Amino acid sequence: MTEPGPRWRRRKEARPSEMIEAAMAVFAERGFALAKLDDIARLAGVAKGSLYLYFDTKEALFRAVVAERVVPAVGRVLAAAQVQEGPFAEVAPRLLSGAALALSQDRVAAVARMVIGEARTFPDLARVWHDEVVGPLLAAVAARIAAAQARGEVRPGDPRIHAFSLVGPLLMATLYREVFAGVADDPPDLAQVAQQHDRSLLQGLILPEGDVT
Amino acid sequence: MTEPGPRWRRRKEARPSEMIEAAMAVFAERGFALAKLDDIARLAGVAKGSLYLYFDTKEALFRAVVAERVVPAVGRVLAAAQVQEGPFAEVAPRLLSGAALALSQDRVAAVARMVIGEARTFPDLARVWHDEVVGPLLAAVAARIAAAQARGEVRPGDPRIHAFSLVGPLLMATLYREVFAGVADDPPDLAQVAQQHDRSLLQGLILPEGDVT
DNA sequence: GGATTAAATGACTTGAAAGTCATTTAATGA
DNA sequence: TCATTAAATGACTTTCAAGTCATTTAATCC
Repeated sequence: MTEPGPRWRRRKEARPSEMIEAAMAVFAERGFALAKLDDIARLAGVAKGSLYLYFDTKEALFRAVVAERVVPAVGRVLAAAQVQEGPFAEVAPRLLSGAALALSQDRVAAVARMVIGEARTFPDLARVWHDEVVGPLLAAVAARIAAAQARGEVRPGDPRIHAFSLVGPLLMATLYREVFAGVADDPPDLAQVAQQHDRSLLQGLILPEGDVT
Repeated sequence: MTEPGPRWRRRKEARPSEMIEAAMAVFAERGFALAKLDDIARLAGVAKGSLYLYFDTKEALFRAVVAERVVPAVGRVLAAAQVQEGPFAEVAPRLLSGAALALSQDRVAAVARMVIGEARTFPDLARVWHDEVVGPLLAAVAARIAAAQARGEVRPGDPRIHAFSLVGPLLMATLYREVFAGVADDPPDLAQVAQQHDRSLLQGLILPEGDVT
């Protein structure tokens, strides 16, 4: 019944990251357009007005989410990919299972779904996502593929399209899980998709006549 | 300056499909949440109130778009896929290039992007899309793959995951084009992705030692 | 041609959420 | 301890779009 402490505290340093955390959760759940700042504020434990002390607009808040949470997460995957050495047949599965893991964690998949949905209405968003996330990732994968081609390990062809061949199915499975959560009864397991696709793509889906591998 | 004809005409039969056409354009452009019924009405050449003579809510209008425009388009691809006979190595490329064509046409890709973005906030939407579009498509492709496996043409493994392997890269390329239109300078060509991926997946990305194919 | 029907209109109501700001109050420091 | 600063509040204003409905008028039918 009594109020033991002060009604609120001044925490200039801690607020922004708490707000970003809350915003990420609400954006991921509802999408940008339908996310309510009141909900974000409540989740962050502040009043709506306080959000405006740190972020000018709803869009600025979203940009902060991408910059502070998504870009670093992608950066970690990227860094891991850069380090990968050895023959492509060994690098590819590690890349794929690493990506599968990254997509399972955090809310990266949910934010990705959101960006896909709202990129057209918020072009700035699309640019950030392209420049900071998708572009570097694709470039890194394509570079590995090109190197493997130069060594004669990988079939000729546009390395960027080969990169699509490699990661496309994983993206599809991720989006399937995101979009049809609660609708489809049998969501694909990302790790299983990564593993089976790796084998299919690298070795070929078609079996040589009479082969029983 | 003068008004030659009547201010409007009664066209009970023609209105719904015109409204659906306009709605598809606006939804594809702006996404569901940000699409304005005023804009849809203007594009359809009617007043906003007239929309409500034929559709109860904005969501009902979207459902009509899916039912009248998207499902038939998908149905045509499906029908083509059902007919496909012969060895899998011949069926697959036709399936892929057919899908590439379908995804290029109309605004199917834009609507797909929209559904991905807003499925979580409009669960009914996700269910329709799953039951009417993605489910049947995946099932048809998986069935062909399973048949090929039974004939010993295709590597063992979950046929649904093989279906992801087959069409995932095409979906990725499509979404890339949709999301980064106007941002990326080098959108992937769907037909090229379909062709190169088909060859890579079926024959294998890794070259046998000393092979120069 | 006049009466009747219902397609179509568009001004209006309603509700919701982004953004504002005068006020409150926790923290600081002289 | 008390004056000062600025973090935080939350009621308020503003804006915008979905949905309504009394009115208008094109079409139909006797």
